[in-house]
Amino acid sequence: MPEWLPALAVHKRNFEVKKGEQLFKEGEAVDGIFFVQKGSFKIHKRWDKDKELIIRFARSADIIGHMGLGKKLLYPVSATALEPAVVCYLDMAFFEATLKVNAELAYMLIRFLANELDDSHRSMRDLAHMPVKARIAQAFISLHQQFGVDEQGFIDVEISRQDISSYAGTTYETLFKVLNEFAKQGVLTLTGRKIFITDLVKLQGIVNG
Amino acid sequence: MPEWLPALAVHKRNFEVKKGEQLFKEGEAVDGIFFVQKGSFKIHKRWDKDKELIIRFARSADIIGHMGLGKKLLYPVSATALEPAVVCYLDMAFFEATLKVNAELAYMLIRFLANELDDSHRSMRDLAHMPVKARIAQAFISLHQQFGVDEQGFIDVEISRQDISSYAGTTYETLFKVLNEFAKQGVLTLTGRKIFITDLVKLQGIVNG
DNA sequence: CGGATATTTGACCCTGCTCAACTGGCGTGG
DNA sequence: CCACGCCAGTTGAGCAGGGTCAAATATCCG
Repeated sequence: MPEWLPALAVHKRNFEVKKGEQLFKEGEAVDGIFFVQKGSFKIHKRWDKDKELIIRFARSADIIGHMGLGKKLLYPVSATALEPAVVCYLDMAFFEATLKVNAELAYMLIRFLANELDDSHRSMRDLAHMPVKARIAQAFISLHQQFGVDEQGFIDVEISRQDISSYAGTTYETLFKVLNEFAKQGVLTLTGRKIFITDLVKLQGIVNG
Repeated sequence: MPEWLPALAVHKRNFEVKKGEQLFKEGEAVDGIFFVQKGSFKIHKRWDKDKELIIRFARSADIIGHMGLGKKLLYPVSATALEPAVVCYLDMAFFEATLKVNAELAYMLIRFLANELDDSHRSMRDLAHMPVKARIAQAFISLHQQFGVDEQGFIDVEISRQDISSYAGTTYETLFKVLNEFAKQGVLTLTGRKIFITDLVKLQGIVNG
């Protein structure tokens, strides 16, 4: 939401976040809201010791920490940098005060939240009804849409297999087996942390069963 | 959100909805937003011919159709009355215009949407990681919280088993088997369309594994 | 009363998770 | 320089949760 920034420019405070660093952790007290200027984050929710679900990703111009606007005084999710990032921080009290006064800003936030909710509902349905292979295919399509590709055609994000599996709602091992299958079918290849989609149409076909 | 109504009272238009009737269907053009005055609804998303996921329920004072505020011009979900209901309808254009002007109203909607999003994220995680038995237990706890109980201690809603299973993200048949188990353990009984929770603590225990 | 539609149960089996073994670097120290 | 251990990545075997299908039973209605 880059268009929001001008209205808030006076009060913004930028700072850097190192790769792997957490902007905030699930369960921490809410104290502010963030806008990504540079880099990317995963927004995730813990299940047990070594299991989580990645809810979404955030990149330049995206907002992070809006969940702090709800009833809860604690963040219900964590935000972790996937790569070195720069964010702009706003004190929550100030942001809320601004919202109450600036209806145009509030209206933009409403549209943003409605879209987030829509995505979230779709994910719920997919987690309930889609087989794993289709969910994994969908995860790659989603990454492709969100991050686009670089000059060489790789999806423009570096992401671990662990994270991909958490995003698709499955295990590391299952991701592997499906990944080999995809490679063999000439649909996509994952070398290191770089994803190359060979056949987007076929990938889409896998999603649709 | 009953406190919203005064501000909008001039333009509201009430009407009745019969049991089983759909306020709107997934894929239909968005034309307005609704506030439940009486009765209850399920908000659901279709998967295939005979499979859906119930996203949430709505009852007195709840808002329905806010998803129409997003990018999309079509409702991404359906809303179906579980019992005879009365809703208040607002033309979407008017509602949006009001939002842009009335920051206090907009702020309340933001808080509402943030809470919805939080619930939705929690559901995503649960669908991904919870075993079915725990999800079903959670579904009953959730119904209990939302609808409360009547004088006789039954959860104050009439709901089909089909709908319960769609809410828990499982099948009709699996719901049955788990239900028998619950009854045998003296946790809850489901007679007809009436749910009676015998042991809420034990039910909570099942959720936590 | 008969057919249709909803419940209930049982048998089966497949997806995908768990666990553990195997591989291949890579750093460390002998 | 090689041997050893260690960790991440990779693969396979085994198994069980839970979905599918169909049969058996009950309920509803014309």
